[in-house]
Amino acid sequence: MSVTLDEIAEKAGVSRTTVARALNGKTKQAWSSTARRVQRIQKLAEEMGYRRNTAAVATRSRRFGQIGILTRHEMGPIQHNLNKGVFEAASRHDLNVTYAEVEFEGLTDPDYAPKVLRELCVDGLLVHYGWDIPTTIMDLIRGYGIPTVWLNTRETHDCVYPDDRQGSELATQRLIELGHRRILFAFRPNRKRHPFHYSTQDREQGYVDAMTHHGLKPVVVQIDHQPEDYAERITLWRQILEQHDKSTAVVCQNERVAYPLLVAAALLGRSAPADLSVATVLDTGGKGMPVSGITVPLESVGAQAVDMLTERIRNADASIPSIAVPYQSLSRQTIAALNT
Amino acid sequence: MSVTLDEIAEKAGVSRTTVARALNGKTKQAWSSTARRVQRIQKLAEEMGYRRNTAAVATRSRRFGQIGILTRHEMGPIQHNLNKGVFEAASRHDLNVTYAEVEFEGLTDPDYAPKVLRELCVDGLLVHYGWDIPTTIMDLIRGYGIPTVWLNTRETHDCVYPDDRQGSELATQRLIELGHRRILFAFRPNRKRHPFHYSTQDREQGYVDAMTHHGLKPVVVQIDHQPEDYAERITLWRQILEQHDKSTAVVCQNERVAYPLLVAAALLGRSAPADLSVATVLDTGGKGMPVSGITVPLESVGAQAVDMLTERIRNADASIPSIAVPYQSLSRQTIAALNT
DNA sequence: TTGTAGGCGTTATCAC
DNA sequence: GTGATAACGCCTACAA
Repeated sequence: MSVTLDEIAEKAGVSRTTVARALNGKTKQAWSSTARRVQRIQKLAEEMGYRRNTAAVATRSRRFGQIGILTRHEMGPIQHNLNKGVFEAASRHDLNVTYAEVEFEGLTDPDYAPKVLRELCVDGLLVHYGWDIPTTIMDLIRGYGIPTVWLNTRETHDCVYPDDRQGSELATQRLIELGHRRILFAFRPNRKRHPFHYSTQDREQGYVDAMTHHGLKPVVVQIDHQPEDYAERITLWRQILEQHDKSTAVVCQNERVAYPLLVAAALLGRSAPADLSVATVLDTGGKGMPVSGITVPLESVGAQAVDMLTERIRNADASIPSIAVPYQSLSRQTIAALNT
Repeated sequence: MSVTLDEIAEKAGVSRTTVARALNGKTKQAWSSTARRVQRIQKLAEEMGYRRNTAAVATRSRRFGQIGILTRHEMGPIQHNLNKGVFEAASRHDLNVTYAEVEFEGLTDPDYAPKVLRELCVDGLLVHYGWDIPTTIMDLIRGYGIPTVWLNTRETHDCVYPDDRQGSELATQRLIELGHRRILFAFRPNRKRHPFHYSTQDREQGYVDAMTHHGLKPVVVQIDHQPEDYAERITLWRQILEQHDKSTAVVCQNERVAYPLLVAAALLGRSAPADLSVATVLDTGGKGMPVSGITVPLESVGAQAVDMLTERIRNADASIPSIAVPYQSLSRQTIAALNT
């Protein structure tokens, strides 16, 4: 069915060992006759459609050539942006990525534990459950003794996350440069979770830092309850904008805040960016509606996490200090210079 | 380092074979003494932290217990919704999922071919490159001889895709039931690709079918060029709405059409759903802004694809007729009964 | 440089 | 019901 080294060896009239060496480039090829033979074997292998059996390699080498990503469905859009970096880095290290979406309940119930944890099949694990992963779950995962790197989680070691404070500061600074002085910060804390996601606090902090640094007064608008109903949500933002009608710009926590805000502004006759500049942190890369935003550097987070993980795999029990990845650029769609 | 059957066997004072049988539940346990021994072994294995080595299992059984997903980054949001079904089904079949994001260029260049293709490591492959995957690429992938199921692709066999015509028909029907008569269909073909995605044609067709079935005149609004600039895009939709100011409802191709439309309507003083009903097919599940939509049944597509794949793996060379998965429900956010 | 032999951890086979 | 033994495909000492 599938071609093995033995089959190639037989056809080439050499031993299995020679074939293996030729295919793995472990022949020095000092003589030209050897070089030619190596070439012939490689060509033969390709013609026969040979493909290395990773399972056999793994039993022998005690390395699976696989890393796992453990995440939950909710992380989806963020995970998607992480993926690009993860796969780029993984293919650089010649690693396969085993991807598992498992909710918390699935982790705690031993019968539903994912295969990546239950069985020996990956060299290391990228865990992406966000900031609010319970300690019990972290310990549970640690208990499996697999080298692990945590994404979007903040501990002193083995974590990689975006530098949210700096990102929000950058966005605010850009608006100030454009001449804006009355700038709001709008956010909606996720009340379902215990304290806020640290990124919420950080984004607010970055805004406040930028404002106070320029001697401006920060004004933070917080929505305690964001209605699920479309019309209600728009109304709510409309009221807020009416309250703060002197403001010329808004920095939003994320695009879920920015979108209804843009509609509400339009209903008040304020069209972005001419009448109102709206900048936001783009959790999901802003694929939906074009808004001026500063994109969370998730691709870089993913790539650096894989690099960190390979490091941890190589050196099984040495923790690595966590990394805060800086934000880079701001796109221009819904912000403009203040027209005085 | 990791516990093996031999280590458990030694500690339990039995043979490796007995341990394997006990852990794999292959003992009939006719006698109570045997049952007790089995229990003791299972407990011992758990205490010692035993985890099956999947690589060893795979070399022996010639099954990797893995399926691969081959996709490209662009498919992200759709892939995300597929994932839920895929992982649910995969864990049901006790399969790991190896996930690879590879662009077309990576596939054609043999040096960059993904590990899932280059090496023997999966039992089957889910390929999700969408409708416009070139024949050369399909043949290239088929050339590897791995059992494959194609997602969101339309061939007579081995494909699973959503029934877009039926979905769009359902959404239109709902608006008609609510009393609407002048209903637009708005879409923006993706000019980058050669013909349209079949789903574009199908969604239009479903709308037309529903309208003509009720003796109504279908009006299709097509935007040839959707500007990247936010303000321009809004203006364009505003003009279209002004042209069709008698229309009371719009069916949109997807949310990328619906969002700017809602803003444009607001600028014209028409607030959804009171003054304009907007329904859309939700490619990405509508996580951004709440819009009335009918969600593409991607979760179901994913699950059925995995089921089909296991079937193909079991029966290596028997193609299976393709499946069109029906749409289900319509959420209510931006549609309302026509007020006469 | 090549080939032989042995082992990785598991499962299947077959005597006992 | 149990346990020795032989595979699975690959890699690596070590001897030739």
